[in-house]
Amino acid sequence: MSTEVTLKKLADMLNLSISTVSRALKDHPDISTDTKIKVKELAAVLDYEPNTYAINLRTNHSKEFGVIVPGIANDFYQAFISSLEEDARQYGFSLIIMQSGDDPLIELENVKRCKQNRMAGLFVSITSKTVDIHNFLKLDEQHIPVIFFDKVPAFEACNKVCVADSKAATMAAEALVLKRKKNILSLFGNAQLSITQRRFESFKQAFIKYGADSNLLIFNTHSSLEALEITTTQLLLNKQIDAIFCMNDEILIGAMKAVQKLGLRIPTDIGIIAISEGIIPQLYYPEITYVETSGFKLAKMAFARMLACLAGSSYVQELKIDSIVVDGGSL
Amino acid sequence: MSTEVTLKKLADMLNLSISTVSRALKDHPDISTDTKIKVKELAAVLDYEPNTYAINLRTNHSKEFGVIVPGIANDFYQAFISSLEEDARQYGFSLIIMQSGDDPLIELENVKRCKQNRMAGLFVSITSKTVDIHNFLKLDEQHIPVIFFDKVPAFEACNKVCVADSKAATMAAEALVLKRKKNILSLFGNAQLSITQRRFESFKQAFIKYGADSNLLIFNTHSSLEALEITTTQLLLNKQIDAIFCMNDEILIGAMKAVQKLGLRIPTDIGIIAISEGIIPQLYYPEITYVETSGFKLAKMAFARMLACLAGSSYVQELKIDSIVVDGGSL
DNA sequence: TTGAAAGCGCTAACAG
DNA sequence: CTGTTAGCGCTTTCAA
Repeated sequence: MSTEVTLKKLADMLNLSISTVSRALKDHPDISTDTKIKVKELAAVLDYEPNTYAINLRTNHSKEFGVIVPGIANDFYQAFISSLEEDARQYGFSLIIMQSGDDPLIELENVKRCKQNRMAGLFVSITSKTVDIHNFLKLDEQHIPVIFFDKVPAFEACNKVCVADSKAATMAAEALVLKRKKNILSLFGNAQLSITQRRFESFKQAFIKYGADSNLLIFNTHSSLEALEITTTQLLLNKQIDAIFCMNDEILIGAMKAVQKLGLRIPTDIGIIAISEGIIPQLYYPEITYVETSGFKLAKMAFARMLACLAGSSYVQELKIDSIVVDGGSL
Repeated sequence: MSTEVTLKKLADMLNLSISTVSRALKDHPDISTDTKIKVKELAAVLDYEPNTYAINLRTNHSKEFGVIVPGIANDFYQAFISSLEEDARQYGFSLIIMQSGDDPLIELENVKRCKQNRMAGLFVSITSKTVDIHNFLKLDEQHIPVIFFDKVPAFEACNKVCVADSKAATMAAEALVLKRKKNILSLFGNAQLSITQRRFESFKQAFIKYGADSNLLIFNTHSSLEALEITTTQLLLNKQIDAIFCMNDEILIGAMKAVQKLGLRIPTDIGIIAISEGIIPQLYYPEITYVETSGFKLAKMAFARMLACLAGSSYVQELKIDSIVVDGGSL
C-alpha cells in the first residue's frame, strides 16, 4: 500500500535524509531542535508509525513475551495472565498466549514458535508430562530469558517462581488443628504430581508437629466428579467427619456439591477449607475459608524477575510466594 | 549472534545461491529433487528456522491475531480465547491478548499497537463506553479484518458475531412459563447496556406472548453483592416467589449465595434459571438450569468469519449463534 | 548538524 | 534448473 507512511516518505517531504528523520524522531542529541520539531510535527500529522518488523529485524529482538500454559481455562492462570498482561503493557510488551493442552508435543511446538519469533522472553508453566527441559534452556542460551512459574521443573537450575506449596498445606492443617477438627476428609489431587506429594507431606507433618490426634481420611481424586462421589460416600459412611480439606479448586467444587446434595450446613454440620486462587470459594454462602495461592501475586513476581533477567541478571533464582489464609467462615 | 542459522549460511555451506536455498526449502517446482534433498537435510541438521521478522517485513503482514477484550477474567472470554487459540494454532497463527480494562483509551492504544504490528486480523469485544468505531474501521481499510464479538457496536456496518441475546432471554422465559412459575424474581444487569435492554424486552414479551399471568419482580443490579442483597431482601419479603431468573453469571452467583444463606432447597422451595456460559451453573447441586451462551461456539464462528475475510470476503456480516437450554434440575 | 551507505534475512522478478 | 539483483523499513557506523 503506497499510503504507508515511512521514514523515507517523511524524509522526502522535508528534504532531509532518512537517517536525520530517524534520529530526530528519537531525540538524538546531534539533531537541531528546529529539525526535530519539523520532523515530529509532520510525523504526527501523517500519523507515522514505525514498522515493528523492520525494527525487530534490525535489532534482532521483539517486545513480545510468550506465555505457555497447559490451558488458560483455569482461575489461577487467568489471574496470572491478566495481571501479567497489565504489567507487560506498561512496559510496552505484548503477550502471546499459547496453550499446550498439557501435551509435551504441543508445548515443544510452541517453544519453537517462541524461538522462531525471537520473543523477548518466555513464561512457562510446564505440562505434567514434560521431562525434557533442554529446549527451554537452549532459549536461555540465546538470551531469551525463561521464567518458569507454578508448574516448574523439579531439579534443573533455572528461573522459577511458584507458590509455597508445602507452606500452604501446612497453613490449612494448622487452621484445622486450631478448630480442633477430629475427623478430616482430606482430598488430594493426582498422586503422581509433585505438587500433590509436597502438599500431602506437609499436611500430614503439621498434625504430627502439633501433636493433634486428628484422624485423617485421605483420598486422591482426579476430577471434580470423583471428588463429589468420594465425598458423598464418605459423609454417608462416616458421620464422625467434621471437616473437609480440598487441595485445589477442582476438588473443592466436587466436595461442595456433595455437601449441598446432602443438605449439610456449613460450618455447623461440617467445616471446610481449601487451597485456592480465591474465585471459587467466594461463590458459596458462607464463603469457603481458603489458603490463597494468588496468580496475581505470582505474576508480579514473575514479571519482576523477567525484567531483572532482561537487564542482565544472569544467575538463576528460585522464588516462592507465601500464602495467606482468607477466612470465609466455613471452618 | 554468529551462531544464527540463516539462508546465507546454508547457501555458503552448500555452494548454492541464497535464492536456490530459499526455493528448495519451500518446494519450488523449479528446483531439482537432488538439491532439495541436500538443502533440506542441512537445514534439518543445523535446525534452521526462518526469521519471522524478515518475512513479515518482506510480505508486510504477520501471522498474529490481536484479541482485545475488556478483561480476560471472565468465563465467557476465557472459553472464547481458549477455543480461538486452538483454532488459530492449527492455521499457524498466534494470538496477542490485550485487555482494555473497559477503558476506551487503553482500547484505542491497543488498536494502535495492532496497527503498528501489522496484525493479520483483530477480534474485538468493545468496552461499554466505546462510541468511536472509526479507528477500527480504518484497520479494515488497511486490509486488516476486524471481527467484533459479543460486545459489538450497535449500528455500524461491520463484521459482528454475537450470541442471540433476545433469543436466550426468550428461552429462559419459556422455560419458566412451562413450569408455571407465578412469582418470578427477575434479575437483570446494568440497565444502560443494550444487552440488558434486549434481554429484558424479550423476557417480558415472552410472558405476554404465552398469555402467562406470571408476576415479574424486576430488578437491575450491578454486582454480585447487590444481587445477593436484593435476592435476600425479596425472598424474605415475599414468600410467594417461586423462581429466580438471573441474566448473567455474576448475578447468578449473588442470587445463589442468598438462596444458600436462607437455606432454601432447589428446586423444591424455589426454582432458578440463568443465562450463562455454563461453568458457574455446574458448581452447585443440583446444577443450575441455564440458557447457554457459549464462548466456545462463538469463537468457532468468529474464526471462520476471519478466515473468510482473509480469503477476500469483503462484505460485512452480522452473525448470531443460537442458544440451547441446559437442564440442570434447578427449575 | 546532517547525509551516504551498508546491512538485518528474506522474497521474487528477471536473466541466464 | 540456478543465480543475480533489488528491495521491504529501519538503525547505525562513518564521513562530511
